[in-house]
Amino acid sequence: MDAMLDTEVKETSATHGAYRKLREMILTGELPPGQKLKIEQLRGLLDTGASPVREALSLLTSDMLVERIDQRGFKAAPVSKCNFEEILMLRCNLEETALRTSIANASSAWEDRLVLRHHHMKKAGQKGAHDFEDAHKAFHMALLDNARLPLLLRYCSQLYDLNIRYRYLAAGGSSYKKRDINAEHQEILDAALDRDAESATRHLIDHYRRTGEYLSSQMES
Amino acid sequence: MDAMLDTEVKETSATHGAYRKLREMILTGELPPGQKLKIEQLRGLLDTGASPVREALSLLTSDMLVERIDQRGFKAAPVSKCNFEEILMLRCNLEETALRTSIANASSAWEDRLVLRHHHMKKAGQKGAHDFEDAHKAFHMALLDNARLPLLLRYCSQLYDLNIRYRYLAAGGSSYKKRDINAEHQEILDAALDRDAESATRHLIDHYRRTGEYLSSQMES
DNA sequence: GTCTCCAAAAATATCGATATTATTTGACTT
DNA sequence: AAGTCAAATAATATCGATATTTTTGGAGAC
Repeated sequence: MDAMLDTEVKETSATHGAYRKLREMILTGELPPGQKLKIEQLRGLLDTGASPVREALSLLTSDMLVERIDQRGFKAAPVSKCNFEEILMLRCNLEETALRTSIANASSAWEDRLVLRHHHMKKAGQKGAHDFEDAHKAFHMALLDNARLPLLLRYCSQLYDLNIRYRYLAAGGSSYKKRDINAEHQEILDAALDRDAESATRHLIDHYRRTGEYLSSQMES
Repeated sequence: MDAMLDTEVKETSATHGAYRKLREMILTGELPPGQKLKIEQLRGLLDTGASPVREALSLLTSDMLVERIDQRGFKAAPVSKCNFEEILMLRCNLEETALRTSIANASSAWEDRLVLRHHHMKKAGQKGAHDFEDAHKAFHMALLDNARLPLLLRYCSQLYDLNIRYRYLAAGGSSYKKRDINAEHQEILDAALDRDAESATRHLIDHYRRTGEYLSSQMES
C-alpha cells in the first residue's frame, strides 16, 4: 500500500548502525585481526550504548568477522594464509554452482539487471573507491542471485566479504588497478548474457584465482 | 563457592543455556516454524532475563534457525520444500568436498576416531533417541573434520542441523528405523577406512538422497 | 630470582526500568 | 457500512546500574 520507493528503507536502529560501522572497520582493517574488542572502548568509538554494541558484535559473529570467547568477550577474527585459501576454494566451488543455476534460470529480466549492475560498476570505477566496492559486490551477487537459492547466496555473500577483507589487509584496497579487471568482468558478463555456463564459470573462477594468487603473493611481505 | 556436581567445565552462562534450549526447541519443532518469538514469553519459558534471551536469539540467527525482522522482533525460521531441497543440494556438494579432502589427509589417528564414533553411535542406537542424535552427528562430522577446513566444516554442521529439523518436523524424529540406516553407515565407514574416496562419497550422497526422498514424500502429507 | 597465592582492578554478563516503535482498538467521518 | 485516523496497548530496543568473572599486580615464601 505504501508508495515507498525502496531507495531508502529507514534501517535506523542503534544496533544496525553499530553493526554497519563495526563491519566496515573490520573489513578495512581499521580494527586489525585478532584485536580484542572491548565493549567500553567501542561504545565510545560508535557513540552509543553497550547493548547495541554487544548485539552488533553478536551479529558479526555470524559473519565470521568476530569471534566470541565465552565469558571473555569478543575479538576481531584472526587471519591466516590457510583461512584465505579455504575462502578461495569455497568461493570457487559455491559460486560455480550458483552461476550455473542462475544461467539455467536465465530470463531477460535477469539479463537487464546484469547489464545495469555492470554499467553502474563501471561508472563507479571512475569515481570514489568506496562506491566501487559496493557496486562490485552488487554485480557479482547479481550474477548469482538468479539461482534463487537463498542459503547458497548467503554463503557466497559471506565469503565475498571475508575475501575483500584480505584484499584490504594485503593492499589497502588499491589492488584493483594493478590488473585489467574491467576486461575480466566484461568477459564474465558477455558469457552470462550468451547463457554459456561453461565459459562464464571458467572466466569467473579464473577471475578469483588470479586475484587469489596476487593476494597470496602480497601476503608474504 | 558453589559445589557443582558436573564433572566437566561448566559452559554455564545464561546466554549459552538459553541458546541451547531454544535451539533444541526449534530443531524438534516444539517451537513451530514461522512462530513469533516474543522475548517476554520466552523469558518465562527459559526462566532467565531478557538480555540472555535476546542474545540467544541473535546467535540462532546465524544458524538460520531464527529470523530477525528489524524493529519487529524475531520468529522461528519458516520451512518449505524449496528450502529443504536447497539444504539437501548444498549438503551433497559441500560434504563431498569435505569427505574427499578428509580422505586425502587420512591418518591412522583419524581412522581410530572414526571407528570410535561409529561404535558409539551404534551403541547409542539401542538406547535413548536423544543420545543417538548427538552420536549420529558426531560420526558424520568426524568423517569430514579431517579435511581441516573450519569454514567448510561449519557450513556442513549448520546444514546438518537444518536437515534434522526437517526430519523432526516430518516424522517426529522416528524416521530412522524405517530403513536400514546401519548398513548405510557401515558402508560409508568401510569405504573411508579403505581410503576409497569414490566409494565413500557415493555412499554418503546416496545416504542423504535416500533420506531426502523419504522426507520429501512425508512432507506431502 | 622465580613461583604461588591473594587482593585490587577491569571487563563482561545480566538485570530492571525506561524510551521507542509497532500493532490493535474503537470512535468518528464519509 | 466501510474506511480512516488517533488513542491505547503491547512489544521491542536501549540505557544505567549491579553482580560475576577474569585479569592484573604485588607481597611473601621457597
